This record gives sequence, structure tokens and C-alpha cells, in this order.
Amino acid sequence: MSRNRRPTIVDVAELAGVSKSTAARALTGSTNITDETRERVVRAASAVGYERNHLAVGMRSGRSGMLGLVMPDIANPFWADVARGAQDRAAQAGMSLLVFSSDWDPDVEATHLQTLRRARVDGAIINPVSDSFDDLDRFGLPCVFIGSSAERFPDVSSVGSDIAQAVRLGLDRLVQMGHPAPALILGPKSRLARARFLRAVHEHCVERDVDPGILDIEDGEYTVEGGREAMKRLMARARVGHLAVFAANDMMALGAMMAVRDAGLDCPRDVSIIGFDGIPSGEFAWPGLTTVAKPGRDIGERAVEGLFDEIEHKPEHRRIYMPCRLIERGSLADLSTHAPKRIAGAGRV
Amino acid sequence: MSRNRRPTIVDVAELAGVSKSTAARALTGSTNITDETRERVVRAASAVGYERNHLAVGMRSGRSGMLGLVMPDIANPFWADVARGAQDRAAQAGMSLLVFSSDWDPDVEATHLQTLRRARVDGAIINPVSDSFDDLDRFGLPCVFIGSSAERFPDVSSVGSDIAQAVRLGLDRLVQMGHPAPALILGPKSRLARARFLRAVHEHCVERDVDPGILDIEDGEYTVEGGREAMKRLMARARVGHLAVFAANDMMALGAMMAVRDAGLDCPRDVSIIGFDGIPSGEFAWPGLTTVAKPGRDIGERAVEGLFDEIEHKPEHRRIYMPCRLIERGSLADLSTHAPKRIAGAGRV
DNA sequence: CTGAAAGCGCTAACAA
DNA sequence: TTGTTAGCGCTTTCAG
Repeated sequence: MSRNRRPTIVDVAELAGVSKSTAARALTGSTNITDETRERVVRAASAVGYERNHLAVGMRSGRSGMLGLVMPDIANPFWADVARGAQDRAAQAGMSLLVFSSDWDPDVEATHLQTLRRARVDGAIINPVSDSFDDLDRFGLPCVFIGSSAERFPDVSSVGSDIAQAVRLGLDRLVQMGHPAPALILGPKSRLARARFLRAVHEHCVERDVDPGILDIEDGEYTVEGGREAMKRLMARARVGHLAVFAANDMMALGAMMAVRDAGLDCPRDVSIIGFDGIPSGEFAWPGLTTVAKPGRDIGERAVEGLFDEIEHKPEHRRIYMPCRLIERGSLADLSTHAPKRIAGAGRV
Repeated sequence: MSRNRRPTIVDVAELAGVSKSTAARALTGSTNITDETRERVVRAASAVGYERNHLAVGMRSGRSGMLGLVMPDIANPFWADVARGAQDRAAQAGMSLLVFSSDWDPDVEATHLQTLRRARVDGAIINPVSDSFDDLDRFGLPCVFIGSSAERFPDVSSVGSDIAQAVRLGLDRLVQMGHPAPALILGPKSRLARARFLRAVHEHCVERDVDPGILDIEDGEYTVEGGREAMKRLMARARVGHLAVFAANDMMALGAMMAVRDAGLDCPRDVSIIGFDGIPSGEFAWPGLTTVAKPGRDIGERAVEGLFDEIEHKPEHRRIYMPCRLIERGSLADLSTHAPKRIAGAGRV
């Protein structure tokens, strides 16, 4: 039961009684061909079950028809969402997407980038983990960055969320609810996104005549465990009154919620938490996680579109910052009327 | 600033002062070559920044070095986990993985399968949505199924979870907690997994002298919304006492929890819910979702390994059923002492 | 409008 | 041990 050789364009040409170049012309939609001949070739193609060999096409044209996506963590639903958008948009243009997860490891990232180069992808979308950026410099293919890291690379387009707007959205709501100086749970210091988030917070504080110096800050990995640990440390410090926390990522926010529960406290009664990402899991948590939602799927789509521009050597490199939206679910206590002057961390000033 | 042509093996050969076949031999690790020559070639390769063109290799060898994965829903963390395992295992063997999400749509699935064939993947891992299986018959490449559907295909290997064991695990616990005849929230009737789940439940019931006919059953899509709707219908029926539910999927279970909350009831006080999958979100829910966890990542890895066997024409087709484990988190009420004889749905007999 | 031929980068026979 | 040559399947000149 040996499987027969898969039909090539020669098989099609023979059956149609034309040369293989004519067959190719008919199948690629070239104009220089009689309708009648094309018809015959097309029929022959479907008769033998012909399917164009993309490897051969790629070889000939120098375009593999594949794109790469390298992101830190496909287990994080936000990134799954981004991948989804990218996948769909790529498929729509008849291209395939190779998806890789770097697990926050620069070495793994470097390996994936090499794999992409060897696979001859036509371009890649990257949310870089590497802080050295050497591997990225060496990448040498059309690429688009997702997130904040692109700022160091003037020659690279990027798509991300509008962090300044997002932070404003979150802080405005916190202030309205009576939390003028929330503690922050941020990502690792090496990440550029952390700096941008913090800068946005500072600006917002300054506008309100609040000294950013009073803000309590903890770092952690962008994971549930990272958020849990950071929250534990935050709570370990002696403090009075209600604690409000703005987490830079929903996974961390959910971890923070668990830490609160572990400590026998109640969210939102004792601790208010707001996240950033808008992953669906936030809806199942109790209380539901109030968060600033990024348009993950759109980001994926736009990144692919930007990559197409890059591949076609469209001159201008773009920075796209997508607007975020607030999703209120109940993890914020309303202290605006009950205790307007209790400020978490105020004891430290 | 035109980017130079990427170096080929000819460039390496010229720099090393050998023929291109010698260069190839040196680079592929053939034995028939002087250590000294190899050394020289390797140095030349890294000097020019040579990277093997996988397209060309694939063309020559008939092996693209790529695998495909088609699953219903990458937004479901369980499937993200499977993809993760498959990705890692494939990378470990130096292969790339093309991941596609069919969104439960047979047409989309068919499109993805065609894309995989055209991309000349060496094989594919599929959790089929299609009930007709025509597209699968036509697929004609080495493949491994994930899940129950493979039972209709004696020629195809499969990897999945041991549903019988999983159901037993869940039901045993339900019985211990005083829920001898839980209602079921199952997937769409078209899915083979549904039948297997139901069969396992029936067997368990018969062993305990419980008439499976008294079980209340609702169907829904394998999504949060599907579970929510199904739970609504379940609760709409007049009944007395505590309601226990075994959902065939964690997303549905979480949706069911939301429906309970929507109805102003409390889980686990009024309703007990147990899920199936073991997605991390279940931990954040309140109460935490008790569930039977599948080893998603392992399933992905084993599927890739099975696919390797398939590609190498290892004769025997295997069916691997991975054991599941119970994760207890608190969505089950313990009625075993308080009200041993109150059985949900018993009023209907 | 169609056919013949070249060549993308690589590996594997076959010769030397 | 090394070099020469052919060819994987396709598209695209260049002739006819």
C-alpha cells in the first residue's frame, strides 16, 4: 500500500497536453494564455489532485510564504489572543505562521529566531525578551515588534497598546474610587514596558500634585506566582487602612488576589486590585478582576499588517499604539465617600 | 542600504577552498572527510554567517522539517497547553510546528489541512472537528489524532486522556461527597468525546446500581457561554435540594459557575460543580474549581512522538490514553453527612 | 500564445 | 577523501 508520489506540475501538464510552463501560467493566473487552455489545465490539475508545492515556490521566488511570531508566553491568554489575531490575518493573506514561545528566556528566544531564519520566513513579529538585543540586531529579516522594546530601534515598526492611555484609565478610576496613591506591582526591571508603565504613573501623579515618591512598588515575574509573591511582600510591610494595587499584568493581579486570600483578607474589602491585559480568566475570579484591557487580537492583526508593509519595503516605519479600555468587575472598593482620606502607604511619607 | 544576498553553501565552499559537496559533507556531519577539512569549512561557514536553507533541504530530501497541529480552540488554555508540549517536543527534534485553530468549524479545519499539505509538512496532529471525516480521509499524510475521534480510524495512532478513568475519578469523588447522581453538562452531540464520556458515566452508574436514566443532561458548545446556557436550562427545571453538576470541560464548568452566580445562588452551598481539563483559570475562580485534570502538555509531547513513529513508518498504530488526576479546590459541597439521601434529579424518576 | 531552458540551494550518486 | 553532476518542483526569461 505504498503511497504514490504526490502529483507535480509535470503530471498536470502531461494530462492537459501542454508544457509545464504553460501549466504553471494557467495555475498562477497569468494573462498570456487562452481561456480554453487554462480551463483544460485547471481541470487536469483537479483531476490528478495537484497541490502546489510551497517549498518549491519558496525556493524559486525567495519567498517562503511563512511568517514567524515569537512571544514570551503562550500559556498567558493575552498572548494566545495575540497569536490568534496574527494567525487569522496571516491566513487571510495566504501565509502561514510559525508560533514560538520564548518562556522569558533570551537564549530560547535566540534559538527561535535562528529557527525562523533557517525556515526562511519572510518576516517575524517579536516581543523581545532579550535585553542585549544582539540577537535582534543579527536577525536581519523584516520584522515588527510588539510592545515597548521597539523604542530602541528606530528602524523597526512596532505595534503595542497605548500604555500612557491605559495607565490613565486605570488611575483615573482608582482616584475616583478614593485610591489616589496605589501601590504598584510591576514586571522585572529589565523590561522596557516596566519603565513606560512607571513613567505614565509618575506623570499622572504629578498632574494631580501627588508625590510619586510615596508610591509603594514591588517587582515580579509576569506570572501568577510573581504577582503572588510581590503581593505578599507588599502586605508584609506594616501599614494602616485599605491597600490599593495596580498590577502591570492580569496574571500578576490574579496572583495578588490569591495572596490576599491566603492572608485571610478580603478583596475588595481590605485590598483593591486592578489589572492590565483583559484576559478572560479575570471574569471568573471572585471578585471579578477589574482591569484595563488591551486589544490583543487586534494587536496581532495589526502586527501582521505592519509586517507586510515591512516586507514590501514600504519606507516609513510606524509605531502603532492601540487604545485600551477599562473593564469593571468589582475588585475595587469604593472609598470615595466612606473614607476619603485614608491613603495606602501614606504612613511612609 | 540594500541587504546583501544571504550566504549559500557555495560561498562557504569558495571561502574554504573546497567544492560545495565537500562543504555540505562537512556541515551535515558526514564521516568521509578529514578533520582538518571539516574544521576549515565550519570556520568558513561561521565567517560568512552561513545558515542552512531549510527550504532547499526540504526540497531535496522530501522532508520539510515541519509538522502541523490543528486543534479547535487555541483560546482555551487546555489547548494552549497541548500546543506548548507539542512545540517543545518538536523543537527538541529540530522541527518546527505550524499551529492552527479551527474554531470548531469543519470548513476552517479543511482549509488548514490543505494549507498544511501545501506547506509540505511531514505530518500533522489533529483533533478533528469534522464529523464527516472526508477531509481527513483525503489528508493522506502521516498523522496522529488527539482525542476520541480516532476510534473510527483503525489506521491512525492517537493520543488522548483516559476518559473512563477520568470520569471514574470525578464520579467517585462526587459519590463520596454525597452526589450519587449528578447532572451532566456535555459537549455537542456530534462529538465522539461526548459519547465516550457518557458511556463512562453510565458504566459507573450501573456498577453502583444507579439507573443512568435518572441523570439530567444538558448539551452546549465547549465554551464558557455554552456552559452558562446549559446551566441556566438545568436550573430552570423545577427541582428540590442541592444540584450537583459534572461538566465535560472546564470552560463550561466556569460558565456554569457564572450562571449559578447570575441566579443569585451560591456554589458550593446550593450547587456543586466539577469540571474536566485542569486549566489554570479554575484556580482563580471562587470557589476554586474542582476538576479532573488532563495532562495537556504531555499529550502534546506524546502526540509528536507518535507522529515521528508514523513518519518513520513504524508499523503498529498506537492508542495512548493518558491518566488524569483530580484537583480539589472547593466547588463541591460535602453532603455525605448532612443530607445523605437528597439526590438531585431524583424527583423525576 | 506557447515551449525550451535556466536556475533557486541543497544533497547524493558516481567518478576520480 | 574529494570533485562533478544531476535533479528535487517551480517560475520566468527568451525564442518561436
